[in-house]
Amino acid sequence: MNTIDKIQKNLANFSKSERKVAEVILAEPQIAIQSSIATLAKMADVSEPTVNRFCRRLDTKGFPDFKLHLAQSLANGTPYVSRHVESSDSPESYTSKIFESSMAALDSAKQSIDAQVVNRAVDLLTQGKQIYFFGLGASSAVAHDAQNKFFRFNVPVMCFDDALMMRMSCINASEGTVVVLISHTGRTKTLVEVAKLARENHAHVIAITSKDSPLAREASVALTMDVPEDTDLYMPMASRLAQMVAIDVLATGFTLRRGIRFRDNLKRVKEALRESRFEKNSSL
Amino acid sequence: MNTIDKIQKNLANFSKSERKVAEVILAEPQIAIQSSIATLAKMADVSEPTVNRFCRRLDTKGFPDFKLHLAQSLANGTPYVSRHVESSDSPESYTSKIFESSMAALDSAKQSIDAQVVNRAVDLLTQGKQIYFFGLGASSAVAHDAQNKFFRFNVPVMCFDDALMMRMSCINASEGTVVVLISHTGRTKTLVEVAKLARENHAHVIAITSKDSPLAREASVALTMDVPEDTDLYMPMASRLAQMVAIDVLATGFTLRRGIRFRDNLKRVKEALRESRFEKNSSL
DNA sequence: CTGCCGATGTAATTTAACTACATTTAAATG
DNA sequence: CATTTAAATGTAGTTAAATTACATCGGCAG
Repeated sequence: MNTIDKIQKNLANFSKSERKVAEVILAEPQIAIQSSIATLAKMADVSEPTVNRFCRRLDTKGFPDFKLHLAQSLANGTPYVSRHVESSDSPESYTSKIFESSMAALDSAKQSIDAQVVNRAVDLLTQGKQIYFFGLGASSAVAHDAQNKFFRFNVPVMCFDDALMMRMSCINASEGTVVVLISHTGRTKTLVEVAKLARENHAHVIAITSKDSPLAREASVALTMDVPEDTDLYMPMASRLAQMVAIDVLATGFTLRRGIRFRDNLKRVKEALRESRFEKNSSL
Repeated sequence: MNTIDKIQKNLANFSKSERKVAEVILAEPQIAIQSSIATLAKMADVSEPTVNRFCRRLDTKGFPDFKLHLAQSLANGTPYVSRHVESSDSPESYTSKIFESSMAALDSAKQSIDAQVVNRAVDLLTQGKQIYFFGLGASSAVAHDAQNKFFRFNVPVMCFDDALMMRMSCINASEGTVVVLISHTGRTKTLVEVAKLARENHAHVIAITSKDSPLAREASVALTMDVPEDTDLYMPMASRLAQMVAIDVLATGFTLRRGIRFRDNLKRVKEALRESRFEKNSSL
């Protein structure tokens, strides 16, 4: 856990003098890591051992070790930050911002995804005789992508971005059917109804959505991720990216589970694509 | 500049003993930051002052200061590294790896994208009377996504993932037409031919692809990105993610260029979506 | 072969960090 | 309200780490 956050969180638990130390550090962490224990003690108006005790309280070996942790947390705190695009931004500027925000979003998704849930979703997928991917609006592209990906595994897979087709597929569903529903908010009425319908017909339902949403509650397995909301008008919809990566994760789990024979299959697909391409060294 | 990179880059300039130090640090930086100068000297089989001199050569005040820099660079130097999935990986493990590889790919794309080219692409898009997004295979999902995004701007936009439809659109193209072709390799024969056809019919062609590809050469504006190749079977196709973010960048540039009136339009679209959703506080 | 310069090591010095103990402060109980 | 006790803080001494100054080694030019 990030050291700065840790200090902030424990502020209440510290003693009076320790809090003085904490405040000095929080106010100017960059100065703090460059100071000796004596300097810092003077700044906080406490004795040197107090500073030392403060460090140990934060599970470090001592002052130098604490400085190391602090330094890391200063650097590590915000590798990629989500920054809003301003109307005055130059192309360089908004390009960077959007890439960085996207990476920040993926990082946040990574932090919040539950590998155990991934595992259960993979369980269902490998056992499925028929896989459907459903997504509406922005998530429909993700569903298409998923279809493309799983199609290479030589699995009966389809995707729909049409509510009627979704319902029809669900009505014909059976126990071997796995339905993957993709929705960032998890509040799209149509999709929630489809989830219900699918379960009524004994299909397994995997939801790729956000935590505590109606859709998550309706699913057999809810693969949830926290992705910063797109409050800003200019902001890209980072959720699609996270969803796509989640699909990649499921696909990978799927391949791993299926073992070697399926990997050969993948190779064949890749090779089949080759002849539709210009060679790397071709003149054109 | 990142300390680890700095060491690596200066390896040649170091003296024999200093290089020993450098190698020990590069081999196990995590150990290095936890060691004292004496320990590190012993590990590198050199004397303590040599280590100290090594530190100063890298523009630090001394050993402790160097450790701080190193710690920071460990934290933010290579935040996300692309690592291959092993068949023995646990769900936790492959989930992390895939997210991290995706982020690393986006980072690499970010480094290599040319903002000036982005700007020219935005020029073309804003002037276009009709925008087409074309993508085949894995890129077709990206094209769909782009359509969805630009549709919100109330611009005549269409996407196709069918070669025949692409050709038909190109034949009817005129000067006001902007064709955006999406292909990671830029070697798909069909797409390159479509690019040619589009230009013959005076359409503007934007390619989102990789550098020095046939498709890049055929386009009016080639928005190229370096994305690590998917050599590994298990690896996700990171290129799609980069392409999507590139679309986000173009969309953002588009909105910024169009100014305030168009932003109002965006708001209206967002609001229109609202009523198809369950409220956040709804009971279900 | 010899003298010089850069590179490296040794030993001494300085500085920083830590420990043990003393003192203060605050809290609780009779 | 006084007294006891424990927790918190500070002081001084100790230890360990880092740095400096100086000595020595080794390679290269003259």
